[in-house]
Amino acid sequence: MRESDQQEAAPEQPRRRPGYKRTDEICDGIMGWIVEDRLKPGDRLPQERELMARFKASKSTVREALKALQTQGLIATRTGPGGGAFVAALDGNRAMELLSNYFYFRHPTIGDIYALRKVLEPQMAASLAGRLTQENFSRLEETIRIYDHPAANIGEEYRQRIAELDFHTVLAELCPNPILGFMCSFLQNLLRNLSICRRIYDTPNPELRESALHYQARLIEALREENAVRAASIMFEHMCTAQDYMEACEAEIQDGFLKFDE
Amino acid sequence: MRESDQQEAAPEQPRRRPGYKRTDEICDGIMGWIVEDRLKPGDRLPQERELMARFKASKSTVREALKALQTQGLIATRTGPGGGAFVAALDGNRAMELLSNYFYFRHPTIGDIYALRKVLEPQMAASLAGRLTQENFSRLEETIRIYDHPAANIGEEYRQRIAELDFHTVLAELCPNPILGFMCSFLQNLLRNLSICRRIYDTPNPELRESALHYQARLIEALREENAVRAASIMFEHMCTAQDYMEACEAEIQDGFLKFDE
DNA sequence: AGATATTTGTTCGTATGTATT
DNA sequence: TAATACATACGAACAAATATC
Repeated sequence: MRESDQQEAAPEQPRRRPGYKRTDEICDGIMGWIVEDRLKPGDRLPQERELMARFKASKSTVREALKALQTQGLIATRTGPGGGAFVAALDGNRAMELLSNYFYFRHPTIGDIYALRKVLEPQMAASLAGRLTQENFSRLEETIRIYDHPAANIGEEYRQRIAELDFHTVLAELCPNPILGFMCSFLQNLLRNLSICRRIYDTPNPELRESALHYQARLIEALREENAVRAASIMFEHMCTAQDYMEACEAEIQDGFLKFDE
Repeated sequence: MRESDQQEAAPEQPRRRPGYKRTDEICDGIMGWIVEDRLKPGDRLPQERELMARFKASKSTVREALKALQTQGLIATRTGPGGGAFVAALDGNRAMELLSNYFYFRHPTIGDIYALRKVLEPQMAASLAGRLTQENFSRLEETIRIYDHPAANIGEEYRQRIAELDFHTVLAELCPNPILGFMCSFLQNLLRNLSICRRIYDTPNPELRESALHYQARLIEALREENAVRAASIMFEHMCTAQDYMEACEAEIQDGFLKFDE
């Protein structure tokens, strides 16, 4: 009774394997359409009613499958007439959210992050030489202006640290190598969200700000000169000193915690 | 930050906004529990029945929310007595699948991939010096044995190319820096799955095999000597020559396609 | 080993919210 | 404004998986 009555004389039959998981079958089926038919973002997918018919599944099951695809950023849905499910391109921010979950239980250290930033950010900076428009430079300088002065309070202090990271994110978004750009942005995001980093950013650290400001101003200069080698070496130094500061703060904070730990 | 000021007082009032999106509310709620209560992999979550009651939502809605969390690898579910939803740790393979979607419409080139491999793989190799057990070495040599001889046919040819990548994946899994290990594995995965690469791997290329074999044997030697610097430099050379071969093949294949393109 | 209880997975029918025309 | 087409939400019942006795 496993291989039940699926001989409806219908042409296409998903075969209804006993180890069922209808939802996953529907997911795989729709993903198959996307790759085989070379569907592109914005292309329509069949509506729920038709999916129910094609997969011989109930509304709830079809909806669970669509929800899974939506969660992965592969489709987007709209209500109303002309609505339905459409192919979508997973955007960078969503991709980083999904990837962040992988590191949620793996606790990368500041050393882990900077080991990568030290090699990736210089290469990213170098790849930008000769590719920035006047508008891009304006945006960078606008970002720098947020932390070109000492912070008046802790709140501003924190916002300045985030803005320093934003500076790098602006660069990463302009990187012609999409993988390199993504990885740089992702590391920046880790720094923004890691709890140890948040604690560091919450404590005043005037040297960190001045150091960043100095390197980033020089970096803009090198990029204006379209000097890739110099941009890379400035960025490398910047990452090295930033790592030193961060790890010093980390040690200090963890020392403090030892006293209060039970 | 969500405004999830759930007044956990006596009257449970999820606020029930008319603008539906109940599913997302439930997702956010459960994710909130995971982070606020510091839940760890394996910890139980309430069962469907109780979730329905807590969120005052129907079974289908709760299930869609659970499906979304499951898709992200944050929970796993089991049927039967004692079953239910459990917190899970997103595993590496699933994380790579999710991230792959980001690059599905962004078409990284072989140059993009190797620009990163050239800096990441050497660092990864260096981090392994003095950390490998006899068992690890055995596994590496076992992998190499798959391609230590010329392939008899196209099928074996392809499997050899995949095994060459597997060699690097074995190393990446042992990398003490989880981010570095993940990124190396991910780049290897991209090479495995990119259609241009599959075409390259499907064509005979004896030089590529011999070159890889040579470098990897020397790499094992350096790792046995626990010589990090030498391991890194061998890996760097390996990546450079591999890139040259791959890009030469890429150009050849694309030349061939130009003739058949309309 | 087999029956049973428990829990997720699936189905169907219906009602409601939302955007287009 | 009303009609329409679509996703979203609800609830009861059924099917399948699995731990326990």
